[in-house]
Parts: sequence; C-alpha cells; structure tokens
Amino acid sequence: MATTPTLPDLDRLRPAGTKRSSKRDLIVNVFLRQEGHLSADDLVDLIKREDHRISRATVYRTLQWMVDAGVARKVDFGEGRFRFEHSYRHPRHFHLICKSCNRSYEFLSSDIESLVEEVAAARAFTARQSVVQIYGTCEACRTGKPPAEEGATSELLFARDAMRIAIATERSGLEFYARAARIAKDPRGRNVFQRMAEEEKHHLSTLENRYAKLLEQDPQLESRPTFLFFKGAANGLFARGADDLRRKGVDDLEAYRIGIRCERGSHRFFKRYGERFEDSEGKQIFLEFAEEEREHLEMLIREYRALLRRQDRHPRRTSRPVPRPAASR
Amino acid sequence: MATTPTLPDLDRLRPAGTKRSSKRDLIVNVFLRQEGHLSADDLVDLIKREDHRISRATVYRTLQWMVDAGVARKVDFGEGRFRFEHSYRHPRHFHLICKSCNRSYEFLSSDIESLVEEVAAARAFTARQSVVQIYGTCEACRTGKPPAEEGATSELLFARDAMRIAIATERSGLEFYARAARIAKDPRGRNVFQRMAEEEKHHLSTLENRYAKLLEQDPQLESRPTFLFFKGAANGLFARGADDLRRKGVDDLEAYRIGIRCERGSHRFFKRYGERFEDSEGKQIFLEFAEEEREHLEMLIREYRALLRRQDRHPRRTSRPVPRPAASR
DNA sequence: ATAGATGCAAACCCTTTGCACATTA
DNA sequence: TAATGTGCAAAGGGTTTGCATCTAT
Repeated sequence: MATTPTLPDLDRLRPAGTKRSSKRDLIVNVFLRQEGHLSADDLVDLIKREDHRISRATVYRTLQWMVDAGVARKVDFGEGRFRFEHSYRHPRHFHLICKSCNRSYEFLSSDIESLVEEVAAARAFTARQSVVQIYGTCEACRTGKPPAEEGATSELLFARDAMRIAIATERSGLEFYARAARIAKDPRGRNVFQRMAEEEKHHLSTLENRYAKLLEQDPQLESRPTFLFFKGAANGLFARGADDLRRKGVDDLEAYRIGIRCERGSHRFFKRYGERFEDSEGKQIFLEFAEEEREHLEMLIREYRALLRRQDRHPRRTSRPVPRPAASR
Repeated sequence: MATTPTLPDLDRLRPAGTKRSSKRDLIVNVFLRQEGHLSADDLVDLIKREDHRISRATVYRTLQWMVDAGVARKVDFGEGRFRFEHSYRHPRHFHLICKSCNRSYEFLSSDIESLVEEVAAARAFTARQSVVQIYGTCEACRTGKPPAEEGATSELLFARDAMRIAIATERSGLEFYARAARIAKDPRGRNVFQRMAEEEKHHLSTLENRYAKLLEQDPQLESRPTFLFFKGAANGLFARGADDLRRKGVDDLEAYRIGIRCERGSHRFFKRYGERFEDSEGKQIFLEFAEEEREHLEMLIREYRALLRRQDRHPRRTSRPVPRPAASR
C-alpha cells in the first residue's frame, strides 16, 4: 500500500513577516498531495477544481513561495516551461524522463555524483548543484504495459536502499576483517581485525532486523526498482579489499592500508547520503554508519601508525585525516 | 595558437528542395565563428552589426535550419530560453555552467556515461540522450583571474585525450601481457601472451609519434584541461588486471579471463567514442583501437576455450561473445 | 490599522507564424 | 515563374507585475 508523504509543518516554514493565508494553504496542500512533477498549469487546473476563485497569479506566487520555503523545487525538463516537485524530505536526485508519456522517474547515484565531483575538481570549478537527466522511452510506453503504480515514496525507497547498502557493506566488511585476522602475523593486529569482524557481525544482525521492519511498511517494497545506486556497496570497497588480501605478499601494514581505504570510502558515502535526508529512517542509518566507519577508520590509522613505529619506518600518505566530501570544498 | 574550426560545406548540408540564401549564409557564418553557447538574442545582436536589415524572425528560422541540418544543437541551461552550440564535428558532451559569468565549459566522461546506461538498463528505460550539467562558479569567477583563453577546439582536445587514453591503455596492456607471459605455465599460453606484449609495444611507439605530431598543432594543447574523462585508461582495466595477476594462485585460465575482461572493457570504450566524432584524428585512433582490441579479445577467447578443452573442463560465462555498448540496446 | 495576500488585467520575455514582398533556381 | 526565403507585425505560451481590494494580525 502506498504511504502518505509526511506533511511539513507549514507554520514553521513560513518566513518571518509573512501572514497565513487560507488560499495559499489550500494550494500548498493540493501540491503536496500530488506525486510527480507538476507544471504551473497542472496545478492551476487542480486548484480550480477545489476553489474557482483562486487566480493563476496566486498559484504562481505560491509556487515561488514554496520554492523559497524549501517545500518545492523548480525543475526544467526542456519543455519550455518549468515543473515543480516536492522537496520536503525529498533530497535532490536525478531524473529519467520519458519523452512519450512525459512521466519522470527519480534516482540517485553515488557513483555518478563522485565522478561529477572529480570533473568539477579537475577544472577548479565550485559545483553547487548538478543535473542529470536521461531522456528516452520508459518501459511502460515501450511495452504498452501499464506503468508500475507509484506507491512508495522516495523516502521509503531511500531508506530501503540505504539499508541494503549498509548490509552489503557490513557483509563484505565482515569478510574482509575475518580474512585480515587470518593472515595477520602481528598478534596485536590479529586482535584488532578480529574485534572489527565481531563488531561487523553484531551490526549486521541489528541491520537485518531493521530492514525486515521496514519491509512491513510496504509489502511490495522489495520489488520496487533501485533508487540509490552505489557500486561501492556490493562489489567495491570491502569486497575489493578482501580480494586484495588474496594477493601475494600482503603483510600487516598492507592489510591496514587496504582497510583504511575501504573505511574511508564507506565513511564518505554514508556521510554524504546521511546528510541528504531530514529525519528519515535512511538518514539515521547512514549517519550511524558514517560515525561507525569513522571510528573504525581512526582505529585502523592509529594501529597502522603504531605498527609502523614498532617497525621503525616512516608513515605513508594513506594516513592523512578523514577527507570531507568534495562537494563542500 | 588557436585553430580555426573546420567549416562545414553548407551546400552539402542544405536539404533537397531548399534554396540558397545570402542572409542565411551570413547568419550561419557568424554563428560558426562564435565559440560557446549563444542565445538567439546574442546572435541577433551579432548579426545586426553586420547587416541591419536582417530580422529577428530570420535568425530564429535559421537557427532552426541549423539544428535540422546538424550544424547546431539547441541546449537548455534552465534560463527560460534556449542557447545554441556548434554540432558540426562536435559530439554531444556535458556541461559545467558558471552561474556568475554564464560561461559554460564542456567535458565528456565515459565513466558517467556507463553509469547512466546502467541506471537506464536497471529501469528498462530506453535512453536516447542524456544531459549532465554541473552548475556552480568557475575558477575565473572565484579567483578573479582572467579565464584561460579558449583556443583549442574540442575536436583537438578530443583527439589529444583519445591518444592519451590509447597510450595509457597500451602501456598497461603491455605490462599486463608481459607479466602474464612470465607467470604462464602452458607454453602455448606463454607464447600468446608474449605475442600480445610485442604488439602492444609496437603500437605504443606508433601512437607516441602521432601524439607528438598532434601537439605541434597547438603548443598549449598539453596544458589544457581534460575534456574526456575515462578511469579505465590509467588505473582501471589493464592496470587492475596486471594487479590481479599478482594474486595467489592465478593460473593460465584465470589469466585469460582477466585479459578477456580487460580487452572487452577497452574495446567497448574505443568503439563508443570512435563512433562519436566524424572524420577527426580522435575518431580514427579510436576506431583502429576498437578493431585491435576486438581481435585481441577474440584471440584470447579462442585460446581460453582451447585451453579449457585441453584441460577437459566446461567453459565459464566469461567466454560469451563481444558485447555491444548498452546505448544501442 | 497596517502589512501582507489576492484578483485582474496588462505587461514581459522568448519564440513562432500569417502574409505580402523579395530572391533564388 | 514557381518555389523558397524574408520582413514585419501580430499572436502565442509561459510567467511576472502594478494596482486596487481584501484579509490576517
């Protein structure tokens, strides 16, 4: 069953020095009840059905008000007019836009965002916002089948994908640390890795419970298409790291370095997306994980340095502090 | 020194049943002389300087004509009006858009394009075109320094990056095959890998010569920012493959599989971008390489299967035929 | 009472179009 | 001489705005 989107507290959003107005309230409520991306005209039509005496100008003014209040976002699909989408508890995302039915579908890709940041950095360009739009024909239009009914809010999809990614990360993290513990020569190192593996195992079961609970909110949730794409989760980062441990001649120092690389990558990921949503299940999960990964990261760096000192060698650049995401540069 | 962009043969572009017109010629020529992304209004101003008596309507009509003829592309930077950019020998690309000076900078990213294709595939969406726009502040505006003068056409930048990528691929391919030859147990396999390494070495020197020649066309070419981003070149694909060969227990079969994965990736890359440009140096390089990688790929698959048969085992899925890029699905 | 919100119609901006006239093949 | 191309002005779609009126605080 479809969940109703959480409604924002309009009184709190209203900027100081502005008055309440029943017409605006009506427009905002009608807008928030809709799904998808409405043009000003669409909204005028919807409004006229409920109250004949609301003028087009007021609808335009209210749309602007919503954008300023952070309830709506103006989007441009190249049609020569703008559309508006919710932005309350609905983070920036990318779009697939069907040219034949004009429907649009949302997604997020951590991988694309990282690459975009790299490109911007390569040009010394300060990126404030990025737009990714894929134009084409959607499955429904191509096959003639009815479109999969909307239903799940992207808040829910975000939470689902957040948890899937967290679970995948824990699983491969567990594998990584278990293997690292097996190959570690230094007893202290073995101990550290073993402790990490234990932690991952514990978190994993917590997460799996939470995921099961989330699924109760929407029986079809599992079958809905991916909203948040992140390769680092399943086959990147820790999985790659575990793989790297299989190479010849990996010593304890190398194992630490690989672990540091992995934790840094996932910390970065969880932090970025954790900051994206407000007060949602997904946000919470992500921020918890970001924190956890940060702690792991610090411990690994500490241990790495300690081992280096014991071996009387100089630290390598892998031990620089936790980086901030490039977006905030 | 900046190279003048190659001018299209307008007579050839003119669709059948349309007449020549001196005013249109003037407008097209003025348009093609400009760089960057012009609004209709910008173009009207430029035109008025040369001939007072050309009307706004004609400019609009000519812009439409250029879009139809494939000389111009209509782009939308969310300003509430369209801009136009060259499209003659100028492939589709992505944009960095400076909100403070309204300049825009172009780039291409194979990595982003691949991810976009994956997202589309995951939703069974047929992608026809994708838009990636990074909005923010450019270096010139942020630092107050004058903008790096334009100069190089993206045709030249594309050729430069094409060659850089080809060279990086050859280098890591060479390393990969040399190492594979070293670890191969099967004498026939050792021979195959050695032959590949020789080939790579030969191509590498050809390419380096060609690159040197390209640089003569623009002394600053090397220092201009990256236009085409592709991670697979330097640290992906073969480099990763060579790395994989360092793992414990890599046998000849595994070496073939890794090689097949690498060749498939680079074949795919070279093919995609080779098809993008018309009659340019970059296009030629890329298509030659695509063909070369395809041959390597086929040989590796053949050898892999032969070895399997000799070892009396069943083929694994790695031996499926060369895939086409997802874009053409 | 007074600042802010609304309705109406006009104005705006960018773009397209109908029609008479000019050019080209 | 036909068929295209052009200029002009008008119309078109989407959006904003000036101003008188209404409404919340």
